[in-house]
Amino acid sequence: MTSIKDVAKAAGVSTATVSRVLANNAPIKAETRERVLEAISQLNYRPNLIARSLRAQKSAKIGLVVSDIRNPFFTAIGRAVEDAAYEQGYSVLMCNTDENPEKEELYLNLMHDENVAGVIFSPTQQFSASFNAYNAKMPFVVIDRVVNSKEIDMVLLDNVSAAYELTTHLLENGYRKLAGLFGDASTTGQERSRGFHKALKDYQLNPVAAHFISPRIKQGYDTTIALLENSNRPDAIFTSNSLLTAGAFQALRDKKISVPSEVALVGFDETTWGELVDPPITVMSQPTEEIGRTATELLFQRIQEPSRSTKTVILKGTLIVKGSSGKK
Amino acid sequence: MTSIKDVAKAAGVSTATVSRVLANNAPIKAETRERVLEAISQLNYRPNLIARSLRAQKSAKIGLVVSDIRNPFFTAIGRAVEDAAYEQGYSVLMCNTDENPEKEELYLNLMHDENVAGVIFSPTQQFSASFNAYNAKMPFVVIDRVVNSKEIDMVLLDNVSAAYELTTHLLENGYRKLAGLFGDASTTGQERSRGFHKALKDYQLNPVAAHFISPRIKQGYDTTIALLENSNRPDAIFTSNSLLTAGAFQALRDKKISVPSEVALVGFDETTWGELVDPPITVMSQPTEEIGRTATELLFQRIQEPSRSTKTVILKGTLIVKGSSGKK
DNA sequence: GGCGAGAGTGTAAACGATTACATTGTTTGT
DNA sequence: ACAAACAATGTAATCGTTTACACTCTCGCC
Repeated sequence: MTSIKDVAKAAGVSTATVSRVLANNAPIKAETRERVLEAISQLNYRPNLIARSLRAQKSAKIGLVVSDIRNPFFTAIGRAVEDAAYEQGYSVLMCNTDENPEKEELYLNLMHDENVAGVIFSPTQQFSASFNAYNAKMPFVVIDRVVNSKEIDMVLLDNVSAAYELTTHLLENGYRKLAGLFGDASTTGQERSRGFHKALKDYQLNPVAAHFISPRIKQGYDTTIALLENSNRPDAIFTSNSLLTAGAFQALRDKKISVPSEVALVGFDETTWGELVDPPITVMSQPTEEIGRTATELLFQRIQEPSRSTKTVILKGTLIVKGSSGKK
Repeated sequence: MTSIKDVAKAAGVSTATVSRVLANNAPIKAETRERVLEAISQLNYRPNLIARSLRAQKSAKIGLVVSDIRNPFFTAIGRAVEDAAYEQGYSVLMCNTDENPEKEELYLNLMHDENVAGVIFSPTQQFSASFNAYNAKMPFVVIDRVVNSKEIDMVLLDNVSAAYELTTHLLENGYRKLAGLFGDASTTGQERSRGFHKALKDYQLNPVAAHFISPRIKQGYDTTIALLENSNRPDAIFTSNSLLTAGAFQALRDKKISVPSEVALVGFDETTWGELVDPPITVMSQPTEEIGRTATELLFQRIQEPSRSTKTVILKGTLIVKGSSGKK
């Protein structure tokens, strides 16, 4: 492996000079710089990031710890974060916790050990407790989910309003017997349920049902089947994330329920499949690109100025109306 | 930051002893070990991985460089790799190249600079040329796509057979006017096209069409629209990856073509949406879990024994018959 | 002509671990 | 009883950088 010593020798200077040429942060005679750069390209030298990171006690990496890499929402976020980080010369380490607090702890420790400059993170609900310990160790930005602390930067969707708007859309289109399926793994589900109930109250209605369940296709399916077999069957189903939407849709199909004439269906997040099925699904779309980019920018701000006062950015979703919620 | 020195001081031993307790690779008096472990947990000490990596000239990280993190096939692979690596105490750095040779080079360099133990990698077609340079620098395992070299471990699908089987399925069900859409970004598309043509030849048929296009939904859509408007319209469409399948499906719907009675559709890879649409899509499913796991195992073998002769593992796909290819 | 400022460079000490080598006891075999 | 082997530990070099400090010139200025 060619090191800075080899370059120094080849250029006839000290390693300090080579380092200074690389960092470009000190006066160097033009001719010396030439020689060093020449040696560098001659030897095909690449600085060792490990050594640099050890010495500088920091690195140009940020961590992205999400709850499920297979969830399209998070891969979209990942892409946005990566692009934004890349522009600043940072690389991204991506990990997923699978909504598992143990893995969460493991990966946050790993991030710390890897000396990352900061972490973008979507915490499980259990996390709030152990949070402060980590927050002290490195810059953090939390996305998608609320952490019960004022001491932290967050990028969130205005979930209550988004759910309110989505629910109101159903009500305006004439649906009256609404059922809600909400994920129980995150704070997101709770907030969306609040918006759901608020909209119903404005219409002086009660929900037919509201269930907090594990955010998996299977749970969405099972719960929907039960709803449909119930004597008081809903005429519209509200789901708080795309996996539940998928499960509900599958159940409606298996039960041969016509959508939306018998039962309408709405959910969150744009997905590939949402507009391919029949009818396409009405969704509240989250601005994934903006969420990822904003989180990255906040993180960089905090890295540069650790004592800056914390900020919470709340973004709006966009209602995308399709066939699954057509006028009754 | 608490370092090994603090632990040594607290336990009244030298740093060497602490290190030996940690590595567990030398005889230590039980009582001393106790004291050291006590000090470690007292101080909440965690070894600095950066320093360890610098000294040892290696690390417990592997890189996973894929062409699109948003492609469900690759996220599934990612998950499998992560699980397998975790079992060995390794962590995974995931990056995506977006089929872009520049990004590919960037990330491979990054992996090298990060001192990863090895890389699992799905190369673009342009990559073969510059390949040997990288192969020399660190252990490699190539997945999904062929690299023109005997000097490398690979985990591949038996693409020709898989495509042959999928095509034969269409032919057995009575379809005769087949069109094929193949991705042009990887070797995979080419191999699948070979299987497609081979099956047709066995039936003494010619394809109605065979297009190599960019593996994006939009291209799949546009090309399918053109096929459907052509005077010699196919009665079945074969797609070589799930993005093209999605595009083709969308086109069939927009053109209000009944599937499969007017035109059948088959593709590769199981996806969430493939079984939610109407009709569900017949696919050749790839064993993603097995691909990821095998690649990881091969990588570890090579890390342990760099001079071992290279191996190519070829896995079989599974035909999953659904409604989109029903008997004519 | 002497002095301060700054340009330009080198020397060597970090960063936090691992490990070759040295050292000191304690067994063990003959 | 003595050499050899080994257990148990410490000392210090090392990995590849960055950077504080020191040094030497060369100016410009009084």
